[in-house]
Amino acid sequence: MLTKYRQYCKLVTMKNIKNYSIKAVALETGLTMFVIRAWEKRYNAVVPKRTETNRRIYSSEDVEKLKLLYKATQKGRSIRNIANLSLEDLQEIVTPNQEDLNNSKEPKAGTGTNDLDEQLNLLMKAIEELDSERFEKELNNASINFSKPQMLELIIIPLMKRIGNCWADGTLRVVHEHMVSVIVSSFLLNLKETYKIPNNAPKIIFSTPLGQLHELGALVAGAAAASVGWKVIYLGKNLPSTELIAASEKLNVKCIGLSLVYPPSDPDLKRELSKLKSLSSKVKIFAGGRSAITYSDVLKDLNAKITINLNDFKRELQELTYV
Amino acid sequence: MLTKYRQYCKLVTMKNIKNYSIKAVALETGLTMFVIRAWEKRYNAVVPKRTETNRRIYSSEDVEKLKLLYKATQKGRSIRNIANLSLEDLQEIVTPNQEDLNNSKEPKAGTGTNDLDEQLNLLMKAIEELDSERFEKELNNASINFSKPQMLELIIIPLMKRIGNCWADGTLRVVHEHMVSVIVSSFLLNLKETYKIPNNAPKIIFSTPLGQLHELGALVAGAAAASVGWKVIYLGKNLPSTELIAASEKLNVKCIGLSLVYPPSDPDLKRELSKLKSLSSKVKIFAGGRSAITYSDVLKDLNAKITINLNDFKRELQELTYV
DNA sequence: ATGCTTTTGTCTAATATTTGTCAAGCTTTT
DNA sequence: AAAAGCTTGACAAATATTAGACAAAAGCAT
Repeated sequence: MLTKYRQYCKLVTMKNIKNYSIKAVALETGLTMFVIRAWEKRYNAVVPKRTETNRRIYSSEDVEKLKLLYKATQKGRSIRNIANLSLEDLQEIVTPNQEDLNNSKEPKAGTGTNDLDEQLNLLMKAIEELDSERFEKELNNASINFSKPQMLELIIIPLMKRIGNCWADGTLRVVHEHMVSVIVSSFLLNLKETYKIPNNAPKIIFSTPLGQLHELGALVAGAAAASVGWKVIYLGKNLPSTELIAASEKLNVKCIGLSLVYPPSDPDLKRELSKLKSLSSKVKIFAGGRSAITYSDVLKDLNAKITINLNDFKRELQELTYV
Repeated sequence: MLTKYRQYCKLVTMKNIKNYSIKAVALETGLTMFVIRAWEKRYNAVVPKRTETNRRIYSSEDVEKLKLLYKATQKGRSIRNIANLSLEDLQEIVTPNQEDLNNSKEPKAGTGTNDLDEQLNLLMKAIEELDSERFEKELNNASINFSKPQMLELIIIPLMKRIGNCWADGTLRVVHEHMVSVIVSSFLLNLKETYKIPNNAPKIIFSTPLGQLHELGALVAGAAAASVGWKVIYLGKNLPSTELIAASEKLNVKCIGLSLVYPPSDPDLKRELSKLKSLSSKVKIFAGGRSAITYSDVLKDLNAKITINLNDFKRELQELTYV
């Protein structure tokens, strides 16, 4: 029993991080530096950390994965299809294991399908089954087939629409949205990071006001803002107006983006929103989300702009950039 | 008087063969004195003691480390990346050894407490200034220097304690916690992913109940659970009990982890918690967080376990793994 | 099979960082 | 006074970074 536990631990325990440079990785794995970089650029096969000066730093796990990928490609697999399999899956490809045969019939994530609808269906299915692991995998998978702006346009936004609908008709519950929210927010945060934002870029805060518990809209808008070169500060959902005001003053932001989804026409929320009047008039407020319209009276008072369409929003931000 | 002290030093030097001058080290290791000094200046690779008059005094351990560093660089590793590794790690780079089981080392002495405090101060400062970009950067930076378990133990948890205190005494506001929450959750999610969790691992859900808006505790506990081999499903904060029940049934989880921070002794929350009675008795509930104690009556009803200490929690999970 | 497209490894150019080396000017040791 | 050590700052060679180009190989539809 104890031994079993120890073995189990061994499996789980992480190796020490040993900070390989790309050269060291090349020597260790036998791959050329070109290939390592190409695999990263094209398929995110292994995405190492970076130093402050942008040098790649690989962990021993990264090295392990690259070794396995190399072996797998030498076995005839094409890198595109195996680039984001897990270590276990790769291990199994490289040293096929009898007892896992029944396993391989499971719906494997990472089977690259080009069909967009299919991709979305897979994602929705993972959500319905609350399978966060698979959801994440599928999301990653999608992100190698699509460029970043495409990911937003073709995957994330349609997905959110579907979720919104399912939520309205009761197919999905609050848990589902929570699960998606956690993962997508992490995903979008990573996405955001990959844009190179100049230091003097204008800043915009995204959040949802007190009582608004749906943050996906704000996250997507944040990613969109980052894609047109704004410095995005995302402050989560359910943020009191007083806090929002404090933050916008502290950070000296140019804009605030609010997502209003549910409930519509809530008097409490109206009161909460009207508190934003004490914001400096220099700060432009954008409101989006499917219920934004129902607050148009308060929003008009705040001189806020209601923007439902993401492309319109991007355009407006671009116009504001140099004002 | 000074002369006398110098004589004393000389005596010690002569007696103790463990003390090397830089020249001796150069001869012994094969490195030039320039390189030895450069490594010290640039990366603190080996920081020797000094005499009263500022001469370097190396110990045999220092010499050992320099030898290892030299060999490692000749193997293609770049000094920048390995300068701060421990002797053990270096040994392993130089003579790769399959059996590195003694890996789960306690916090290494290699990084002085000063260093750590400094790191934490930087992070706290970024938080105070709401500088999410810098906060993220510093976090990443830290994760290069520390292994993943160390990151939890030495950075994230101490950081959370500090934040908790600052929050209590009013130094930090809600926005600050929101900002940290968004970034740390993404970070911990990534961390979680890097553990190799076997497919048949027991599952545990983490969340905070309705009305509980502080999720950092749940996130950290989730990362801890992943580190001992559990499959973690993180469902965000503020989740109604009915949802929690639905999810735990759907996913067939073994445990649920709840974080209770603020407010303490809330009657609404007590009512909410007591709804969990309808959970299958097979599902074990863990409760943590600084207010967990104030709900002990309801929790006892649920047969829940209150765990404040993270290591205790890990241990309990480990015991449950094979039950 | 034949032609077309995609995938994949390789490589170049322009730019930036890392790293070993050393000189200058000062202090300590011999 | 000569020799050796110290710090600071500089320099060039080695290494990395990105973007984009190219051709061989593989896959696919006729």
